[in-house]
Amino acid sequence: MKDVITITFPDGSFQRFPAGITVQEIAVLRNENDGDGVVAGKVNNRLVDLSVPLLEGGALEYVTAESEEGLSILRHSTSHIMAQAVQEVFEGAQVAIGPAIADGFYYDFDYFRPFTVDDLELVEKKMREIINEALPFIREEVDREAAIKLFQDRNEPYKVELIRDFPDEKFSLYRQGSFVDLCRGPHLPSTNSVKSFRLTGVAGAYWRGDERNRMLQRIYGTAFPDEEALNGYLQRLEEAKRRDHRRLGKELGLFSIHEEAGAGLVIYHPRGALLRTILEDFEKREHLKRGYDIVKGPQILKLELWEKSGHLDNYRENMYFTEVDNQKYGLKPMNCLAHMLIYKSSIRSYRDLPLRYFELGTVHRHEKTGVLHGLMRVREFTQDDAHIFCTPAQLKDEIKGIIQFVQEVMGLFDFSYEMELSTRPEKSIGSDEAWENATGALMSVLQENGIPFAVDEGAGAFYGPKIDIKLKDSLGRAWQCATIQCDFTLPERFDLTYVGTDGERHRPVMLHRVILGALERFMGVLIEHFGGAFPFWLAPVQMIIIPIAERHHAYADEVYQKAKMKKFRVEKDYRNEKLGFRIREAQLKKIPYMLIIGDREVDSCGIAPRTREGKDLECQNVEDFLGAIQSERKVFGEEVI
RNA sequence: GCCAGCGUAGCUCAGCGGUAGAGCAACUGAUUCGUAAUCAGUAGGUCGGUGGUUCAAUCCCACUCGCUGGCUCCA
Repeated sequence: MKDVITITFPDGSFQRFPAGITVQEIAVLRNENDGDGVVAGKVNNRLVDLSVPLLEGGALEYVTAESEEGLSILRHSTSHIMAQAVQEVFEGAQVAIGPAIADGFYYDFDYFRPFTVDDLELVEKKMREIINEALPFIREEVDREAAIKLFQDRNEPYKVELIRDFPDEKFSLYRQGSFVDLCRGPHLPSTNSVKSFRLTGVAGAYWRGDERNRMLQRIYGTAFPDEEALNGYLQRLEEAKRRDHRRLGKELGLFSIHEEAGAGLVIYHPRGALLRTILEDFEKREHLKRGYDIVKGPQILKLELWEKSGHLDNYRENMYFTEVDNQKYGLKPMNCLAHMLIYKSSIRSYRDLPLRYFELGTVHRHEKTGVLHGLMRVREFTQDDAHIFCTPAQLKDEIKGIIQFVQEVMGLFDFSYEMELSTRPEKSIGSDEAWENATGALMSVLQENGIPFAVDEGAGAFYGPKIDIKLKDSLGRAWQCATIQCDFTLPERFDLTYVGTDGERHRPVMLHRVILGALERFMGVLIEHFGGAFPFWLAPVQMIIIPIAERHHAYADEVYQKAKMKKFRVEKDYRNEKLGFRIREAQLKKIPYMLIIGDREVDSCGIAPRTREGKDLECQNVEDFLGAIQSERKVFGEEVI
C-alpha cells in the first residue's frame, strides 16, 4: 500500500496527500466545502461518499447539491430520513424501495393501514427532529448471508426479497441512527445536510410495479439545497396549474366533459371545435401533399373481423361491443381493419405500392376509470391515422418519410421530443422472425439518419414494434403522440398480396402511423405548451375589435366587415365597459390582436392594434394592418385560412 | 381496476348535526370611458346521486357516479 497518493482535480492541477485521507478532508484542505454545498465526491468518475478514504490516487471532483447528481444524492438521503421518520412514527411500517426521481423522491412502505395526507405532517415533524440530531450516514459492507439475516431480524421482508434477487455477494448498507437501509449510495455526510424539503403526497403503488402484487403506500417528497430553490419549485408547480389544459379549456371556452354524458367523452364548444377543425384541415392538406389518400371506415365492424385481426384476443378488454340483427359487432378501437379491406378490394401490383391510406379516424377504447385525464386520456378520440402498404424494399424509405413528416410537424409547433423504440411485448402475435425484421427496420432507419433514441423493451404494440414520440405536459408528464408501428403480421392474417415484377404474389409490409396521434391528446398538450396563447394561425379568435364609446360602433362595424372579408377570425366587444376592462378580458382570452377604435382612429381612418403580449402598435390603416398580418397565418409557406 | 383526497350558485371557494354564505360571472340601472378589473341594486342552490342512522343530515355511515394526484395499463 502506498503512503502517498496523487490526486488530480478538474482544473488539471494535482496534489499529493497521505493515503487514507478522506474525500471530505481534502475538501476542507482545499476550501471546497464552504457553504455546505458539497454533497459527495467523484473519484475516477465514480460517485463516492465524502467519508470514503482514498487509498489510490486518481481524478477527484466534488459534487454539489446544485448539480443534477448532487440533487439526486440530497433527495435520496432525504428519502432515507423519511423512511426512518415513518418507522418511528408508525411502528411496524416496513420499507420497500425509496429512490430519487425527477423532481424529488419517494419511499414505499407496507403498513396495516393506508397513510393519509394528515399523516404527512407528523412525518415531516419527525424528519426535522432527525435532521436536527445531525446523525451521520454510515456506510458498511456485508456479505449476502449477513444482509439477509440483518433484514430478517428487523422484520423487513421486502429488503430480504431484494437481496435474494440480486446476484451480488457483497451488499452495502447505510445507517443513520437506528435506521439501516440496503443501498448503493452515496449519501450525504449527515442528516443535517438536508436543509429544505417537503412531503408532497401519498399514493398507492404496487410492489415492484406489478398489479398482481400487494399495494404499498408511497410517500412522495422533494428536497432542495435551500428554501429559495424549494419555493421556486413550488411556484413552478403553481404556474403549471395555470397552464393546465383542463383549466384553460374551461376559461377559453374550448371543451367540457360531463358526468351526465359519460367519463372520458369530450364535448367541443365553438372555439374548441374551431381549433380542432383548423388542425384537421391542416392534416388533410399535409397528407394529400405527401402522397396519402384520404379514406374513411365505419364505426362498427363485425366481430369475426376483429377475431381475425387478433384484436379480440389481445384487445378485448378495451373494446365496446354491440349487436344488430342478431349479428355481433365491435366498435372500432383502431382504424386498420377498414384500410386492410380497401387494400384487398382489388389486385395490387408492385407498381401501386406504396399505398398510403389516411383517415381522421374516431375510435373508442374502454380505458380504466383511474387513468382518464382531461383531453390526454379519453374513451373516444380521433387519430390522424394512416396505414402504409409497401414492398419490403420500400419499407425503410417509408419509415424515413414518416420520421421526416413528424420532425417537420413537431418543429412547426415548436415541440421538443425524443424518439423511443419499443420492442416485443409479452402479449403479442407473429413469429420471432417477423418481429426481428420489423424491429431491425425501425432501428436501422433511426441509426442511419443519426437520430438519437431510447429503447423501451417490451413496450411494442401486440402486432409489431414501434417508434414513439412523447410530448410533455406542463408538469413534465410525457404523453405518447406520434408513433410509427411496423407490422408483418396483419398482412399475413388478411392474406394481403401484391403481384411483383416476377408475376408472383408477394406479401406487402404494413406500417401503422400517426403524426399528431390522438387529436384530443395533441390539443391537450398544445394548450399547455402555448399556455392557451396559440400561434396566430391556430387561434380560434385572431382579433377582437374594441371601440371606446358607442359613437365608434358604426366605424368599428366597417373594420369588422373588412377583417371578415379577408377571412380573419374576428370578434367584436361592444359591451358597455371601460376600455381597460375589455382589454383585460381579451388578454385573458389570449386573443392575438385587439383593435382599439376611438376618436383618434376614426379621424385618421385607422385602428390602434395591441398585441396580447401587451404591446401597443401605432395607429394604422386597416388594410395595411390586415395585409401585414396575413403572413402570420402562413404554415409551411402556405396561407392557412 | 387499485391507493389516497375531493364533489356546496355558471366559476373559485367558505360552512360541517338544527335544511346555506362570499368574491367573480349573470341580470337591471347609472356611467360613454384611451390600453389588464366603474359604481349601485337584483336574482341565483332538491349542498353529485341513492339508501341508511337520527326527533332532525350539506355535515355521520354504506353504496354509486364523477373529479384530482399517484400505481398498473395505454394514443
